[in-house]
Amino acid sequence: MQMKQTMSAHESRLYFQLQRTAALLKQVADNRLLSAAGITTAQAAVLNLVAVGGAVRQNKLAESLNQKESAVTQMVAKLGERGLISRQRASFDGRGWEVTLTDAGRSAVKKAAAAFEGVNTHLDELLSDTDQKLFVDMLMAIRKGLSGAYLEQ
Amino acid sequence: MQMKQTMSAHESRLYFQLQRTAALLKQVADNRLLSAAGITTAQAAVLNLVAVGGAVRQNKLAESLNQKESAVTQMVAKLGERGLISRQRASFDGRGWEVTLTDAGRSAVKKAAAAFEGVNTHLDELLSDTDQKLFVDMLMAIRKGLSGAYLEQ
DNA sequence: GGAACCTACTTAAGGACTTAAGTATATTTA
DNA sequence: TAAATATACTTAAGTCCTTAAGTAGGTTCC
Repeated sequence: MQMKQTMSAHESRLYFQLQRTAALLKQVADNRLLSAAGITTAQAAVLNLVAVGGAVRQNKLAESLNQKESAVTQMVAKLGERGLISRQRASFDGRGWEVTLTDAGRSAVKKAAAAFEGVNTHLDELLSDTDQKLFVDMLMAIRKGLSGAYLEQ
Repeated sequence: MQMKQTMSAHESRLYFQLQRTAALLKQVADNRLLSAAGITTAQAAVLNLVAVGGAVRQNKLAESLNQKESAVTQMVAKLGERGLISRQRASFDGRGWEVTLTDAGRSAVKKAAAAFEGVNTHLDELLSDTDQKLFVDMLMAIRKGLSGAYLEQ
C-alpha cells in the first residue's frame, strides 16, 4: 500500500504542529505581557520563581526552568540591568549568588500574572477542562518518553 | 473555595507544559538530525520545502514556515555558505530569488528525513494513532482560536 | 511617463536559548 | 594539608527567531 511517506511537507505533523502552536502561543503571551508588564514570558518565568522561592540560587533557577546555568547568568544579568532583581553572595557558599526581587520586580510580576490570566482564560475557552487535562497528560507522556532518550549520552 | 491561584509555579500548566515539551522534542530532533545529517531541524525544514517545491521564492518559504522574510534571508544565507543551496534571480521579477538544492543539499535532506523517521517512530510508540490525532486536533484548535487574536492589530 | 505606491528582499539590533571552555570557591582524599 | 576533583557561575561564540528601518526593483494611475 505504501502509505508511509518520507519527510514531506506534511509528515511529522505532530512535530511541526507542536512547534508551531508553541511558537504562536509564546508570541501571543509575549505580546500581552510586554504591553501589560513590560516583560516577556521568559523573564516573567524567572521573576515568578524568585517571587515564590525567596532568595534563589541561580543553579536552582536553571534546574526549575530546565535550562543551562549560562542561560540563567544572562537572564539574571539582563533583569538586574532593568532593576527588577538584585543579587547577593550566598551565605555559606562564596561561589553562589542569591537572587531576590526589587520593588520594581515585584510590581512587574504582579502585572505579568494578571496579563497571563488573560491568556489562560482564552485557553480555557478553546479547550474544555477535560480536554486540557487530556492534553497536558499527553504532553507529559511525550516528555517522559523522550527525556533522556538521546540527550544524555 | 478560592481554587484559582494567580501565576504560581504551576499555574498555566498547559502553557509551560506545551513550551517545555516543544523545547525537549526540538532538542531531541536536533540532536538526531545533527549527528545523522549535520543539519538542524530548522535547516531541514527549509531544505525540505525546497526539495519538494523546486525553485522556491524566499517569500514563499517565509509563508510556509510561518516566519518573517528576514528570518529566511538569514537561513538562506547560512545554507548557502554551507553549500546546501544556491540562488538565482527569479525569472520575470528582478527583485526575487529562487532557491534550489545543491547535490550536498539533496544528500542532507535525504539523511535528515531518515533520521526524522526515527523521531516519528519514537513518537508513535508514545502515543497511539488515535491519541496522536486527538492531540493534533487540539493543537490546531488552539492555533485557530489564538491566531489573529492579539498578533495583528 | 513620472509620482506614488507596493513588493521582495536585506541589514542591524536584540531576545532567548545552546555548547564549550574558563574562573573561582568548596570539598575530598591521599 | 596539599593536590585532585567537584561545584557555581561566567564568557564567548553560535543558532534561530523577532521588529524596525532600509534598498531596489515592479505596478498603478492620472
